[in-house]
Amino acid sequence: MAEKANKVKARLPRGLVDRHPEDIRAVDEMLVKIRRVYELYGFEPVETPLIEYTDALGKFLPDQDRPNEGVFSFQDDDEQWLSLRYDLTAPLARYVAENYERLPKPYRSYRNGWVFRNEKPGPGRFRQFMQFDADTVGAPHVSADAEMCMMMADVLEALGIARGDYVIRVNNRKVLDGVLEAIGLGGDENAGRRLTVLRAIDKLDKFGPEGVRLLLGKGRLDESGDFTKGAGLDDEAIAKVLSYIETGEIEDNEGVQELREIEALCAAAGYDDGRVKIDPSVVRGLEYYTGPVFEAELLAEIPNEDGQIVRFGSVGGGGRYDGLVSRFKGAPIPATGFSIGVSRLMTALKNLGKLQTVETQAPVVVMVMDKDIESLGRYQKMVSDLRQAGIRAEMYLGGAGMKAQMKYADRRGSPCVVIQGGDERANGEVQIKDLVEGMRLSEEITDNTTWREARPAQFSVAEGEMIEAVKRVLAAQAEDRLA
RNA sequence: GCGGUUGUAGCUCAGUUGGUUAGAGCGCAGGAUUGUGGCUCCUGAGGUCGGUGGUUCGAAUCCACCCAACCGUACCA
Repeated sequence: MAEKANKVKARLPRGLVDRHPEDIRAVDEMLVKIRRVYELYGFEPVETPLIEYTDALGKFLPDQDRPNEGVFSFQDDDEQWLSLRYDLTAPLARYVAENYERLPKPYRSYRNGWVFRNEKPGPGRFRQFMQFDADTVGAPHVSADAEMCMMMADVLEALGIARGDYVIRVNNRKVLDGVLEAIGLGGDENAGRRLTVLRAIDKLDKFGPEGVRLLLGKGRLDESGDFTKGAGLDDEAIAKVLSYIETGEIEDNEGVQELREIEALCAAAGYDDGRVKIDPSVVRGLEYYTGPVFEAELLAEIPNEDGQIVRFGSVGGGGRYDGLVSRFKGAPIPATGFSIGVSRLMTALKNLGKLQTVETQAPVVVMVMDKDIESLGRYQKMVSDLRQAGIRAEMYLGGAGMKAQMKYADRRGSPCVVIQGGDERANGEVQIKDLVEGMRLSEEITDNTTWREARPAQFSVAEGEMIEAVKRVLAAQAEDRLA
């Protein structure tokens, strides 16, 4: 035993969570459903490791040989920098580039896994979370992008989100670039201000048009008194940007043309019923997107843990990244894909009450009445027989007496327990106690002696009939649950 | 990163102008009941008062710094 003073404090690092049985089972169910949709669309699974060379992720600080903050990094024994992946797209680009000759083109793949971000955590934002991505590499035409949007809609519906409770919003970076050029922010020298403007546009659903106006101009003071510096545009430029994000109107260019094609393709497949919608305020990702970008947003009113209705926002998104694979290869390789935030989506489904909580039958507990090795062997045999019959079962493995064993079974949520002490053994019988029924009967009994002696919901069967008897109890309980 | 609020038992919280040994409810463990989960009663375990340093005869209480959580904001590949 550790001395009190030397005791190690048990603590979970911030921004990380332990996952409990219900969550694990629920997420597994979600993954199955998402996978089914991707498979249906013809995508193939692939898996890459959690660790990549930092330069493959493209995350070095400018003018430094140290990786960017925001990524968890460490040095190998040959001094090379390694990092935990922060998304699933950069590793895919590395994989495709490395195996380019072997893969069919276009290469269509999906994968899910943990990604890591070394940032300040917040509500619903963790330093480790799960994404589930699908990508098409080697498809230059927007039909690949349109397919992504439609597939994203199908995934949300497969997860039980009703049509109308979500929307896939689509925009095009080329359109935004056109707007920026129109207000004189073209060229490399304006890269910084372009970002500020894009960020401001991205805030439309959060702060509304007035908030965006402030951010495009001098800046905005938030509720805590903190000031956010704006883009410093003049009134004319601000008016142009606001007019664009409110009406979506802009002079024709390549981006507008592409959006029209996506719209037509989605309409042809019937997805123009509100599932997929063009939205000029979608910005998404600032670095590598080169064309269409899309975002899956939940529209349903979702209560949080405190019962307040909150705007949940984006649960997934993606877009075209024509430059990402090319980074590894000389030739340009067009690609598009999207990513679902599984952890976030699970929280939303949970709060919506739409999370399929898989009813897992708790194990039948075989009690240990006698602790000699021969008796233990008999209990072990009973457990084994139950398992052979496909019934979840376990022998009590703790050191406590019968009372505690009953409590244990109760707390586990066991449907019933199997009891065989000396008397039952002598008669070749076992006692089976239905814990659910017993609990119900207990409400009518206030006197403890009666409660103990009446042995409610408990019956005796011959050893050979144990399995059948347990099955009958389980069946009766299942029927009750449905009623 | 910036601004604000909050840190006392596993949980929810009391704790007097700074004053003996820091409390309650719930939960947990044991017993009443050597073989029966509930109810009731009894008993018990569990605390670096978020941390460190300072002021003081004396600090959970006052001061400084740090850490963490929450809210807003920034950033978010």
